[in-house]
Amino acid sequence: MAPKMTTSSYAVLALLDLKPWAGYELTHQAQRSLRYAWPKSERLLYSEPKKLVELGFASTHQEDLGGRTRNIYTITSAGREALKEWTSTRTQPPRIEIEALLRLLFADHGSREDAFGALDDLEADIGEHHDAIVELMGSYLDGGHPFPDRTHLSVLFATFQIEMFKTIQRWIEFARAEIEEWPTTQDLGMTPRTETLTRLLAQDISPLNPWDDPTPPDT
Amino acid sequence: MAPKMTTSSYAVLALLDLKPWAGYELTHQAQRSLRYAWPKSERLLYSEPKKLVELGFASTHQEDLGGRTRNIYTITSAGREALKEWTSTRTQPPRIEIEALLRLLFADHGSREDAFGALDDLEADIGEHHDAIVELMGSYLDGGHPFPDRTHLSVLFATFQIEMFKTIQRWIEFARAEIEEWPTTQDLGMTPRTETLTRLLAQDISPLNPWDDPTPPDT
DNA sequence: ACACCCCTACTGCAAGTTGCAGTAGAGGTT
DNA sequence: AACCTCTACTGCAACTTGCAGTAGGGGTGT
Repeated sequence: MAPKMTTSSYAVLALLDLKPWAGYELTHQAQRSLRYAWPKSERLLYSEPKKLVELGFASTHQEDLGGRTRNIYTITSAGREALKEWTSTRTQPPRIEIEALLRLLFADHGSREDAFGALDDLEADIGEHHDAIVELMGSYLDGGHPFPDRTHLSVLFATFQIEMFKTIQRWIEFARAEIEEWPTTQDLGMTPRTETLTRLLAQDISPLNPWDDPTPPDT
Repeated sequence: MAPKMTTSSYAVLALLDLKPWAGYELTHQAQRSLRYAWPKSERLLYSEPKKLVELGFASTHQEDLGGRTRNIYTITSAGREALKEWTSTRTQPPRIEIEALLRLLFADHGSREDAFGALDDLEADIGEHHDAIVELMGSYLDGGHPFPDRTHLSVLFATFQIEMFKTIQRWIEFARAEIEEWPTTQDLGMTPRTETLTRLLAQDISPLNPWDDPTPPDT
């Protein structure tokens, strides 16, 4: 049976529309550029272009590169057609996996140190990405964008990343301060402080920025 | 061979530590409570408790419930032991999949309408979750928490969700305003506006809240 | 009384995805 | 010539998902 186009297939196809790529470069470029929106394994990314060839959305030809024969993948007009159709379909809902939050939700099974540990892990992971994006923006200013015409898109995307990372970082500090006040992780329940927070959240007010306008209720 | 404990297995084990559950209730409670930190399919969640039994981390017994014989799963002391060990291990890095962002990154393959469509999709998906959390907090105030002793944890977790949703919502509005100014989606490159944004991001300053302190550089 | 339908509570299976081990050539080192 | 490391992949088992299918309980219609 003919293989199925997944979102990952379209992501690879979109990269192929920028220029022809060799398998290795395509795979690694995909990991670098899509990591924060569509993280996929090296293994999968290697097999996507083959599927595209099978479907007639890409063609392949041999070329000598780095002293070795490599397959170069090029998008076909059918591929460009398929891409165009894809852009107007409904997107899948976002999917966010954060194990550190899972740990926190079950922090009463462990010590306060375990809870702080989960926050530290999250901070380290986010921090790495945060630094990488800031550095990347520095390189764009020095003319380092691999596809200069697409800088406006990369930068809009990077804005999202930075906002997210800053929000998570602020929340980590907030969470640390909250846990600091807990005598233990267990059986605290609805303390006065928790009630205050719950009341704010129920009114859609950020406990971190209570002066912010809530999203306006329908008046 | 003995099955392997995954993060999902521990998540289910942690739920079993709260009380014994029937398969159906366990599965659906897991989907409800973990959706935003560790989203897993119903199918997987159904098979996890069986694995736990096989590993000796849970026991099962028949009981009559709802006019039908159901398996009730209970955590064992070995299960509690395993949970305790899990809490002190390193968490996996976060993984964030947002197809709408992928579309935006390749918005030059489609029209401005397609780009706005992706933003609308994201707004709708996020909005649903946002409203659900706000409503949930309202129910907590009315004493509606299924495990009242754990309210402090749920509320800390909900704070994270609300912060994230508000940040994403703010960014969506920002992105809409930016794209509004684009004559087309393609080949804009490093416009003066994009350069301004890049410069802010390279200094780790939020373009949405430029008056915010950046994370302090090491002085 | 019996058929029919919907809801609850699952199970089986094919297909998508990941991690990891393994392979194989190019180039440098001892 | 042997050895090692780096690049550039491939094969495979195990994990995960979506979807179709099954099966019992309860209510409604005739």
